[in-house]
Amino acid sequence: MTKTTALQGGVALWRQIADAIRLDIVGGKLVTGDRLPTEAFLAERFSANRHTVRRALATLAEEGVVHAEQGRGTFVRSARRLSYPIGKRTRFREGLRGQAANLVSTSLGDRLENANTRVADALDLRIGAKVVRTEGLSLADAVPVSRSTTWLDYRRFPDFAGRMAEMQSITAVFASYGIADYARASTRISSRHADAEEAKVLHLAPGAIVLVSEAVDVDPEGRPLSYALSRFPAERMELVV
Amino acid sequence: MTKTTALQGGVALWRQIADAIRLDIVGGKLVTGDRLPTEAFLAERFSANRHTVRRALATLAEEGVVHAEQGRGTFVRSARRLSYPIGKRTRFREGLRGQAANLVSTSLGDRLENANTRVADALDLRIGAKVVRTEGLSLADAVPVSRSTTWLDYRRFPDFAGRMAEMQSITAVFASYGIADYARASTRISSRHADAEEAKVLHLAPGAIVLVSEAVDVDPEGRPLSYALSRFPAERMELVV
DNA sequence: TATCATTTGTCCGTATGTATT
DNA sequence: CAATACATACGGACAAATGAT
Repeated sequence: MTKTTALQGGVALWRQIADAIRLDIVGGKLVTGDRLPTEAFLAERFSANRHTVRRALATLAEEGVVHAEQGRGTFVRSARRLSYPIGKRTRFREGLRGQAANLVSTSLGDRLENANTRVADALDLRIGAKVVRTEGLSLADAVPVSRSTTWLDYRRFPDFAGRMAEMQSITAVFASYGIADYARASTRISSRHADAEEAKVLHLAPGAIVLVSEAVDVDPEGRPLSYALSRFPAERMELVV
Repeated sequence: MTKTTALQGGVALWRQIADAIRLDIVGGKLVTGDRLPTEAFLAERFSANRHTVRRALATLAEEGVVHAEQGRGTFVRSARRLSYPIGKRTRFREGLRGQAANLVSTSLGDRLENANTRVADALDLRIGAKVVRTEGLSLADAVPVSRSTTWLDYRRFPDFAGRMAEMQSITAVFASYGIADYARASTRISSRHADAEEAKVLHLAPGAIVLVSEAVDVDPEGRPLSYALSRFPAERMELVV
């Protein structure tokens, strides 16, 4: 049983252990300030060698999740996972207000492109229609919590990108176009591994998991306003319906 | 560049490649019957050796996602991902009807236990109150799509487990207790790697991703009926709000 | 029928990372 | 900080099946 096998499923044992401990932390079984079990105990629990556990703990320490003190033990440093509420009136900034002191949204650039099938379908446009595509990154208390790509009809929102960079809020930009209110028409939620670019800007270890939300917002008349593809680090965010 | 480096971040290259190709498939870029690019092309695309690509393809073939034919190429076998609608009236069987010909829910056992903080909080009971806990597995066309754990107040539903095994439907069991209708009060969605037990019963490769939903259903008076923790294979299911 | 380019399947070996003892 | 065993990743060479010329 406790033989060896090195890898087997393509995921190193030290990473599986790190993921399991992180799950205990973000899942609430361990809260900020708690002392982790001893390395020997964890080695027993995961049927692994203490060296392997140490490798896992070193990774978590690098991520800033735990913190080891010689002679005392290893302690939970940050445990909080943000909850992003999703409903008919879904607003990113309002949803996270109160959970983070500082919420910053930055633009990673934008461009004009022609709508592919998916975008055209979501925005109710012809395939190939001109759309604005903006890439964004949001940070809560300096920690990246969302990497999003948003498409909008260029004819309706020709200067979306410029105004977004200035106002930092979709709600505010819509208001500047005379749209006082908007609603969430649909949200599709899936999950996958972060790709290289996402891992980089979200400060995730390679192989980390992102929650993916595909959302369509509509104006009060029911016309599609925006199609947004958002990626949330699963270890830092959960979605609440 | 194309040096080597074996693993990076604890995730094997062949696994990253498999995940990327699977994403193209479940994401719709490749549909059933499509031929994948040649192994040589994929090796170039991922800056990997052909052997490494072959390892990834072998894994996908084992999962039943692709199918290789000597001399012809490798083809997409199954591309479909089920959509599970979540809303005020969320019903598992109704939600998936039409997407799968055969929907089977089996019980993996049940027991009486004392409510921990989380369960007591969700069901509005005292900590330590007696609750029924049932473990279930659902299959759509013989493919596992959900592994769920459900807690209910023992005083209100003393024989829940027995009736569930017989009726296979939560809605039917509630009806048998005189509850004609119920509604979804809240759903929390998160994501993580499958643990060993989940990987086994859901037929997932180690390291696969599950979407986790924590749901509370309430009766028409707003009293909590059940607290359910469901795990969906991310590669086979998405949640639609 | 025969040949050829293409593509997957199998075998050899070497170097490095992972995990235990 | 060893020594050891296994998994990962690469490189090359050739066999086997396919489809078209």
